[in-house]
Amino acid sequence: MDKDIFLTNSLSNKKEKFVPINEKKIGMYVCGPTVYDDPHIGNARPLVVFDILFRVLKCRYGKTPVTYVRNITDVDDKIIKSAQENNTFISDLTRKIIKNFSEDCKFLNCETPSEQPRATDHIDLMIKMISELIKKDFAYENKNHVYFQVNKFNDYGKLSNKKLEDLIAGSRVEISENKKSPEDFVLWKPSIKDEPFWESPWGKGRPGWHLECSAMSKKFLGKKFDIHGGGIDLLFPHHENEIAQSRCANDTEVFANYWIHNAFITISNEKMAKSQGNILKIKDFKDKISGQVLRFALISSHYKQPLDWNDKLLDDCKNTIEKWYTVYLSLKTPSKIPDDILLPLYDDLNTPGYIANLHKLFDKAKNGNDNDKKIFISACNFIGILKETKTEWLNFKRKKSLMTDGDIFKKIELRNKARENKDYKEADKIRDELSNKGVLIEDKDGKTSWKIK
RNA sequence: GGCCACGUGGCGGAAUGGUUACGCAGAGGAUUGCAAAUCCUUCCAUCCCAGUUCGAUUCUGGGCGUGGCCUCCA
Repeated sequence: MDKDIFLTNSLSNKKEKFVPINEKKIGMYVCGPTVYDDPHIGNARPLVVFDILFRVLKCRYGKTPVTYVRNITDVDDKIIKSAQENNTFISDLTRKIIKNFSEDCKFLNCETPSEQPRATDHIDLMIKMISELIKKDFAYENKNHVYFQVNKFNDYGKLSNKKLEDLIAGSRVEISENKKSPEDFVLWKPSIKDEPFWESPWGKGRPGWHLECSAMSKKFLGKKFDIHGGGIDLLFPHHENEIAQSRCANDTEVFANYWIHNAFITISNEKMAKSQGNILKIKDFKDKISGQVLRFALISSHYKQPLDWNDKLLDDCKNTIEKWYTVYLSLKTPSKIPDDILLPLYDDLNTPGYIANLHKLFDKAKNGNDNDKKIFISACNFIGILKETKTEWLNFKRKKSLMTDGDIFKKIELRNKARENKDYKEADKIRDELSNKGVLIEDKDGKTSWKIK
């Protein structure tokens, strides 16, 4: 569909029409994981949200022009700390978490980004960028540290709508004797003891947190690109600092044109945080629930709204998908999704609006012909739902059952004999028994069928 | 303290200057030995106050409330 796409841009805090720099070369950079711990459902939200934006962009501009870069930050204080706590080598930790991360992405039906660069593969580019910043007098060295001097960059605070005075007045910024000013942030710092290090003009050390995104976005997307995304918490200071570094190093007026931020997930209305002890990891769901249910739950509210995670949400999502599978048929080629159905996604990724349209398509498919069904399935597939076959879906549920098919069959036979003898008490007893084991009985048109709850 | 977002029926959740989606739950009915499933029908909402307007839930201002960011965080 070639209608306009609209996105809420954090730079203006308004919904804007998306106008790419070059329609034939669209660039999107999304902040990926810092690999110090297994991904949780909070991490899953941007994964799914930007996966859908990736699909929408490809739908509008074609597959080849869209480049989606999602970095992996594999050098960071949190990683060092986590490795120490777990008594493991940093490389073993990051390797393991990266593997888990990529499995979780698959579980959530996310498409693979065009590029997934790692910070540790790009230290040379970061060093180059720091040198550039020092040369241009935006950064200074002091005692093997290099800092970005924030007050040299006039547009600092524009993205997060913060005034420099307020930041300093709040004085919650890290004070350090090495800094000229408390709001300055570190570009390079020395490594002590057995911390990982790289050789640099400022001694053995490692890069500051924000630098990898500046260096790697430049490598893969250029000095200027279209979309930069991530969780709302990254707005400040991470993205603000990225803008400062990149624009000063690259002599540009623009870093990314559109900044997209997704809101947080809460657990039963409480913030999900380690201190609350309510972190839900993605892998904890794997045995219980299909990835597409998780995915569906994650897009059940608009990405700018906080999303509350609870059992009812998952139940509702599971039941909806269960219902939708009743009209499932496998597709050789996807059908064209009608423009008016697709429209909500073009309007700032309105996934709940799109889901409402799916319900309407379902109603049509239910009473309609194969073509209606194909359109419905295609529309589901577009957002990564109903990708697994009906058999796969049923098998997943089957695995959770405590009974074998033979056992169930025998019980049903017994029950039907009891029903023939009008011994309904016995029949109902057997039905309850099965129900307690997760097997649901349905008598329809004189036949008895069963399914896993 | 500074900045920002949000407040829609029992719940979740869109949209909109005039008739307020969609899902779940509820009610009634069909069906059933009873259920389940399915189908049909149906009830229920825009935080408060003022302003603009022929008309506001939607725009503006004020109030109240909730949440977020300002420090690691998706």
